[in-house]
Amino acid sequence: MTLRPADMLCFALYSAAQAMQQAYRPLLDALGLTYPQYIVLSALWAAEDPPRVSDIGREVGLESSTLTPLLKRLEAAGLVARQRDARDERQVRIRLTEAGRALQARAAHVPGCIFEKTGLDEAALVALRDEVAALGQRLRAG
Amino acid sequence: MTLRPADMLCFALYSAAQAMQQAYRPLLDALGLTYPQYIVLSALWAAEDPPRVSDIGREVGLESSTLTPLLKRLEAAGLVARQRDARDERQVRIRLTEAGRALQARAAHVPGCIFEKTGLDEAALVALRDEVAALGQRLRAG
DNA sequence: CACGATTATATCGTGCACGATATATATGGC
DNA sequence: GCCATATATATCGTGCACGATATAATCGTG
Repeated sequence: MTLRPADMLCFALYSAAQAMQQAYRPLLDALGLTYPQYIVLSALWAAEDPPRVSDIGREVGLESSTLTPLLKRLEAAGLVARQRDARDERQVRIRLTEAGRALQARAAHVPGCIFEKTGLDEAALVALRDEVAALGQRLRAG
Repeated sequence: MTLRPADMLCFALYSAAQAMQQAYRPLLDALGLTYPQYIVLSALWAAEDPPRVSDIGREVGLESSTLTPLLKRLEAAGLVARQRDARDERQVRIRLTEAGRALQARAAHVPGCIFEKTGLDEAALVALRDEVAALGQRLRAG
């Protein structure tokens, strides 16, 4: 069996995920962020204590080989500080700097702007989000 | 407003799209293909006449700056031939080679394997695909 | 307490993906 | 026919994203 891209669920996801990143681009450009950087910062803004690289990786589904360079760029931008845990020198704790915290306020309008662009109402968005997330779970499990 | 990644529709899409590529990986590794290469080949397998780079780009949503190197890799693998259109030397026609056509048969089991991994029945898959595709359309439009 | 196994992060190589730009060809108005 | 403009593809630089591997620290078992 052979399908056209437009008939495939995988392609719908792939294409919609790219379109979503394009929708974010003008908003994030203004903040000097890429989309993956914004996702990592969102995890940090919500975190209680400074998480380890692996904690962030688990939450956002990225490997250290992706996260380490990304976090170094956030550090170079002055948004986070990376420091080895004194108790276990293998681990690196990621802390927001003042500038990193301040950026949360400057990004506060972003979710609303994106919500608008989806053209969905809140119930439909939540339903779709949960269906898509459940699919992701099943794919990662199986 | 600030949300955790897990609460965001965008993150569900981003994460599910990555999970989908991971689900494809073992199947495509056996064929020596990446996921974007598989999508481009799927478009070529279904095409009537040799499409131009821009035709493929429109169908799969990629720029020439992404497609040109990808097509060169497919050419290096012996799966496609790239040749300038005699009528308009600006355009490049992409034709499947024998090996490229033969690969279609060797990839015929892939959609079924992926369908299994989704854990969805066909009606649910089609419904989700169409919802996600419609969202992608709205995001690209607005 | 010594040493092999495990864990955490980092590095490397390949391949997307895009925006900006370059190059080459074609088109249209004069 | 000539030149400005438009179009098609290609190139370049940056930043993901992963698998494989390296490095360094800790743990467990004897």
